[in-house]
Amino acid sequence: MTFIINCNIFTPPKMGIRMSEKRNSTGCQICSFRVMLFNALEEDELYKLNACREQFLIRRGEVICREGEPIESIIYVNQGLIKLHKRVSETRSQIISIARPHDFVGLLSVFSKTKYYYSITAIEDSSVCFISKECILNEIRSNGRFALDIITRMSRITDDVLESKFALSSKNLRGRIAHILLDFADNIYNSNEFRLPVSRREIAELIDMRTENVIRIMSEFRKDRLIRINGHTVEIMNPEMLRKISSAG
Amino acid sequence: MTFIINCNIFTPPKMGIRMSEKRNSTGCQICSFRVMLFNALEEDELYKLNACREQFLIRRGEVICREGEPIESIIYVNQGLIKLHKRVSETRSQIISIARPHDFVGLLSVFSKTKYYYSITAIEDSSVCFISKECILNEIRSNGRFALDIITRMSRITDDVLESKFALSSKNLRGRIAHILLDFADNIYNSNEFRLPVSRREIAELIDMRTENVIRIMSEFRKDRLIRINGHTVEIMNPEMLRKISSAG
DNA sequence: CGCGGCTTTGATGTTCATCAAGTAAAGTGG
DNA sequence: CCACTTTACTTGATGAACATCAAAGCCGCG
Repeated sequence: MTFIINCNIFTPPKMGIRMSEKRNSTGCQICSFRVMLFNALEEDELYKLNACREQFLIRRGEVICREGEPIESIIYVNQGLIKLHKRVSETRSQIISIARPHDFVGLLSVFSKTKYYYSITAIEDSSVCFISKECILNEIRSNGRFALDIITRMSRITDDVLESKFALSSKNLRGRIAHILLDFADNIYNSNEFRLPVSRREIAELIDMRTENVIRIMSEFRKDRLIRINGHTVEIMNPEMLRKISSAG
Repeated sequence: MTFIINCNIFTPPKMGIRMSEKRNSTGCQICSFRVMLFNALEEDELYKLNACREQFLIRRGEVICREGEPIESIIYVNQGLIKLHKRVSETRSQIISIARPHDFVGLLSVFSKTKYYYSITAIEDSSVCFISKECILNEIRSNGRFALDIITRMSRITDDVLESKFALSSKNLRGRIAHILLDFADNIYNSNEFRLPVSRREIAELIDMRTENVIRIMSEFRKDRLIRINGHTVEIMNPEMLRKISSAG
């Protein structure tokens, strides 16, 4: 394994530290994700890329960047989970999306914006690479295949985000909860039993409903024996039924 | 003027004709929009691009392509208005977005999808160019500046769509109507008086509400002397108040 | 221990979708 | 061109879905 972070090096979260630790992993050339990542790049180009990259460990709860700060890099998620969120009023936030390993954060904004319009926070201990904007721009200009890679990836991200938002907006509350639970199980944890990385309130912010209703409906699902809940641990007992509820929504 | 369609050549809409007329305008090299469009291309490259381009006139109501059809081109809107829409059930559709002059349609999907997941229909008499996918791909591969142009444009489109969807989803119905009216006035017609190019029902599909409520709220606005309505003609009388309602939403 | 944040449940109110029914406008066929 | 049909528009009444408010238990943390 090339990634140090795959070992159990995390210490318990400690607040107040803005950016946990800078790590030098062994580099992009032998990054285990390389095949999904920059396969258009030759050895020497990867070497260049590696030079404008910084890897960090971020602890759960730490803010990676804030709304309004300049975008200087794109962020590649190696490990963990990261939320993109935005204040919409004094008392309320919205979660725009949750990024997981292999995702780029900021890929959509970096070329058209100079400032983030969302904040970025780790919701699990995470490992990320910052890759400088300039570096990416240069590479796009000089390497057509790389450009096409980036474009394809942007395109997929957009489609995913839009489709999931459209799907959600047409569902009722029960459908949304069913959808999000299945999403965690199927796409993030690949298991019917997992620890919810987010609070009830954050779920509400993610799928546009109120905390109370998240709780209410999850309790309903528990009573109906569709799921088991123990604090933040969730086990999906009847995925078929949840799927029905989600698509009926 | 380089564009034939700027003259009044449109005949009244006639249903049943799938694709109105093919037109050879004078070409990309002297297209009046060139400056906004492909300014990364040299003369000879524009010449190539021009060769894989077809220009069409589309009449109001005509379907340009349907959900599920293969994506073979991107569509550039020269003139008119075009809606991207999707069936969500037997009886209901959603409008994903409305494209206007200078917009590319399909730019977001062409690189990650092989089929359209939406249909495209003209809501005003329009002039569009189809530019073949292969042509664009080749150009991206061989011209880094062009690639960057495309990327920047994709990025802007995405941001716009996402931001407007987010804005809408957090507004109440009055806020949404106010928002969409201002959008037409400010961003499409640049005038406080305009002819709504869409039916009440289409407005509903665009901002996710019911036809009856679109009507009800527009009538409210009329009674409150915020707008004047005469059929499809709308005049915004009190834009400041509408802006308040939109952002309060 | 006590404070603040997260969770939970119940009661209440608002917003909005749905249903129904009628009018106006626009397309269609004789 | 007129009668007919369909589609768009409009208003009111009703009910369901969901937000909001209130109150209390729980838990971690200083």
